[in-house]
Amino acid sequence: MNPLARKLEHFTRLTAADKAVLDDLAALPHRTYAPHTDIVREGEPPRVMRLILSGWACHYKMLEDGRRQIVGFVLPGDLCDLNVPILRAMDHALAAITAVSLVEVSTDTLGAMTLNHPRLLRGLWWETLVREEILREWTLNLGQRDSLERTAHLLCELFVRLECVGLADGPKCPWPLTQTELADTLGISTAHTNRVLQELRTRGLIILRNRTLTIPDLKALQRVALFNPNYLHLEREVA
Amino acid sequence: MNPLARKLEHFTRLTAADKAVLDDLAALPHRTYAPHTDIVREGEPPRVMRLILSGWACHYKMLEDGRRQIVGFVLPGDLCDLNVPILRAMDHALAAITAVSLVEVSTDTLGAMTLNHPRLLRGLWWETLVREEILREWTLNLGQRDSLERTAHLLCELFVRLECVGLADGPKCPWPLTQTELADTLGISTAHTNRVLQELRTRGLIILRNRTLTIPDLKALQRVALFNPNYLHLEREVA
DNA sequence: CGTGGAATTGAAGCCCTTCAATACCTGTGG
DNA sequence: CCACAGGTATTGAAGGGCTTCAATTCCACG
Repeated sequence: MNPLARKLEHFTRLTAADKAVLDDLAALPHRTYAPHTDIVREGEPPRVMRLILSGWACHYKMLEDGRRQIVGFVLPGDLCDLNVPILRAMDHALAAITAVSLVEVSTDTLGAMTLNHPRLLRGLWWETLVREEILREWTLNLGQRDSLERTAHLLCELFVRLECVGLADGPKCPWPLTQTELADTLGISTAHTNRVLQELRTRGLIILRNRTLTIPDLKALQRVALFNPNYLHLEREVA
Repeated sequence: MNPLARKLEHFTRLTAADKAVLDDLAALPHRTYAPHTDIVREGEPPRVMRLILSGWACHYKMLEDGRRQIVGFVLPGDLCDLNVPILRAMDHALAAITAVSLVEVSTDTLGAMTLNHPRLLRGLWWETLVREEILREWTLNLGQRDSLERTAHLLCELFVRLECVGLADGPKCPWPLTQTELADTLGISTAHTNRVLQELRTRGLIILRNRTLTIPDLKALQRVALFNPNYLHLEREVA
């Protein structure tokens, strides 16, 4: 199933017509990107929005001296930069982590598609609000949690988000991130990232091998991370 | 002038009718809050959006063990939580820093007010996008900048934002934040916050006294902070 | 089987924390 | 008008979490 439809179902019940619209969206011409290539660069004028169909991407920002911070992960079913064409220039870049397949959507197209589908429109708002809330949680993560908690928290978040779009397999999920990418997300050095992962392994909280993450006891990992899934607003499921 | 109108003018030119609508908005019944009190608590169902008319407020999140992170400052002219009533529960709190005066706006009211004012609607989208971008910049700030750069960056951001709504007076602006609040924003201890401020003072980059911040040479402070104002998207002014 | 990126590890050191003590400041009541 | 009180700011000393840098091992892939 269309990963966006799957995700929105966590928030609201979609009609068959709603789903048909989302399928039309996913049927637009696909674009593909090789791993570790830029999809959009900082400073470019934003032309379109993008719906990720498969693969992992990330938003990142850089300082003049080369320091890099990943400011968000974009997974299948995620819609990047809703309404961002309002702005003159992108102030963050979008890069493929794995091979990525996506469709480009113009503001007009999306407007026409949601015109008679208020539930979809609300769903897109929900998506935007959740993305913003994830950023707030990341701020909390970087500002207050130590490196072990912080790393555990990121693992929890990505696992739950993958589960939402059907990309987890029991306690397992794909894990394409290198330790360098992880370090650029967590605001710590690669050396320390490595040591933190060792610690999580030693404690039996994760198994990370062959680009696959296994979390034997999600609750335990969440406890270490002080992870509370409320900020992802999956209420319909929880309720 | 209405601080929201003043801010939106940085993005687009408003018609007299647009401004009249914003004045109607600001003429709704005011609510006031004492300094250091909560306006909304985490977990509450969000009822309304809020437009700040005067005073400073902040969004914050807490960990179970009491660690607190401020995740955003809300200044006069800022509209909090656009469309957030879509969600079931607030996942961050809103607190007054100084005495705050605001108006509450329901989704319906705002919808009716912007119905025949597409430019206003675009303006509100712009506001939302800028707020999200500020969060990304904070993520970069916490993840990559050291404590001196980070502190300098926050001072630059708040000064520029205050200037946008006419609350700066030449190189001066009000500065109601305690060092504890600054520390909770910057993710460093209060002791270190104090030392960093001393360092900025010693270097002649700031004068901070009597709850007033003076930045004798904004360009110099921006250089220390690696501050690039692009993320605030004040293009119309810059162009 | 060789090659280059990715992961791992060690040692030395610094940035920032912690904790505690002291000074300052602002408003309030005597 | 002063003294007191409580929050806020400042400072010192000791220590720890994380960085830096370099060396080494691992591993996927051509």
